[in-house]
Amino acid sequence: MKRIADSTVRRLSIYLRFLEEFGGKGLSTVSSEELARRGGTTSAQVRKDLSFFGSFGKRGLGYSVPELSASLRDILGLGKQWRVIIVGAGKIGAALAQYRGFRQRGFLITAAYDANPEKIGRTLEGVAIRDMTQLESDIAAEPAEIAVLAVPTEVAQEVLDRVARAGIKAVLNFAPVQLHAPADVTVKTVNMAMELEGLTFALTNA
Amino acid sequence: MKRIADSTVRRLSIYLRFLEEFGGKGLSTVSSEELARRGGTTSAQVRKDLSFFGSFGKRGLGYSVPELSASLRDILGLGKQWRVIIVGAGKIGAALAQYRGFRQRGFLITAAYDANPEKIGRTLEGVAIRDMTQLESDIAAEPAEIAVLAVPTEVAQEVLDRVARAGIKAVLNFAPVQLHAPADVTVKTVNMAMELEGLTFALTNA
DNA sequence: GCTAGTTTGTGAATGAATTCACAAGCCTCG
DNA sequence: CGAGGCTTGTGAATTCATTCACAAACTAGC
Repeated sequence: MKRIADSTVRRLSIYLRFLEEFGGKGLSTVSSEELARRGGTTSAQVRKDLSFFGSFGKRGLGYSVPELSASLRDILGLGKQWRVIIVGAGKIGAALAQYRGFRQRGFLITAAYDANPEKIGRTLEGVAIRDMTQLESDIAAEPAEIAVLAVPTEVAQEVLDRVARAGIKAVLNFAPVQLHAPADVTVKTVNMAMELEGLTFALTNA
Repeated sequence: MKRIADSTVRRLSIYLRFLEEFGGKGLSTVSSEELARRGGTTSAQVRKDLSFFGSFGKRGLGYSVPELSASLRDILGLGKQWRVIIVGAGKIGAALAQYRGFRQRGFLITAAYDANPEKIGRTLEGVAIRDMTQLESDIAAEPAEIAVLAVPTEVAQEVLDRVARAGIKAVLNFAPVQLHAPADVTVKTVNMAMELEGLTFALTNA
């Protein structure tokens, strides 16, 4: 399969969100122009993005909202339930655990981990907080596909190495640091500090 | 000034983080090769990125860690203190308020807002939570440069419009929705849902 | 069933970002 | 002080992403 750009996948995600909104309003078709306007891009971009995966529209008419929604969910891999573990039960871990979007999109949080003995045994939104030392044996016993890292920057790389060795192939990292992983492990980093600095750069060079 | 790509600014942010780490370890010079390795890019990319802003290295030797740190801080606009308001005192707002990186980098949280009467008057990491209705008058009385939006998706656009009208030119948005702002207002969105879908896409199309 | 009016899908053209490759400059050592 | 060994800074080449532009395909109205 031809390599798909990250930017394309991110836009698909945006389109899907709008399609779901449109579907909720009972609209049955939508044009690339409409999707582009709401998503802050161009209609040609929308059509090009979709064209990588097939032909979903009807010329002269546009796209069927339910059909395109279903196709995008499929392309993005949202058709199945994904099991997620949260590593780090601090404020960020807690905010994530209660985030509704997780469940809505089919993500199931199966476990949370922390190194602090005071937190172990307590629960995070109904999920028991377990001891970090159990990480490997737990994953072996009850696999998960995705690990969310909400740990201090200093230990993020080490924790990534551990979850990768345990067989997890997808990691969402919240530590503001560039992590290095084997080629078969996908890491996405949500780096607030970087975004903030993008803002101060813009403010400074306005 | 020539337009600088977002990707370049994000990398500068990464380089700065490493320089600070290196500085802490007492290292005095660093090569583009070393920065590239740690930042997951190439040495040519590092040099090109820096070249947009000037000439910071010494041929044959590399870059002075303290000098390049200072230059990058300057370029990124981290030389001054920025005042930040947090709109939305839910879990995400709370996680942000306690985030150490804010203060470390010179960001000062001056106020927090919420629409829920139960939260108003309480404090978030030492910052009083105020009523959303005061937003405009507060900003007029005590300006801030940056607004962080940690509000429900449904009201994010409306809140953005309000802070933009109040004169704020930089917004960090945590609602998983594409926002539309006037050209002179910079909006950066941290969209966890999108990153997660990037992961499931990778898992599905591996 | 024909015409007018839309909107898609996609090669080709353009534009942007990254990588290459090498001259120029600096340091060290003998 | 000159030679050897590095590393930067940067045009040129390449790769990647976006935009253009238009034929093909569909609907609706008559």
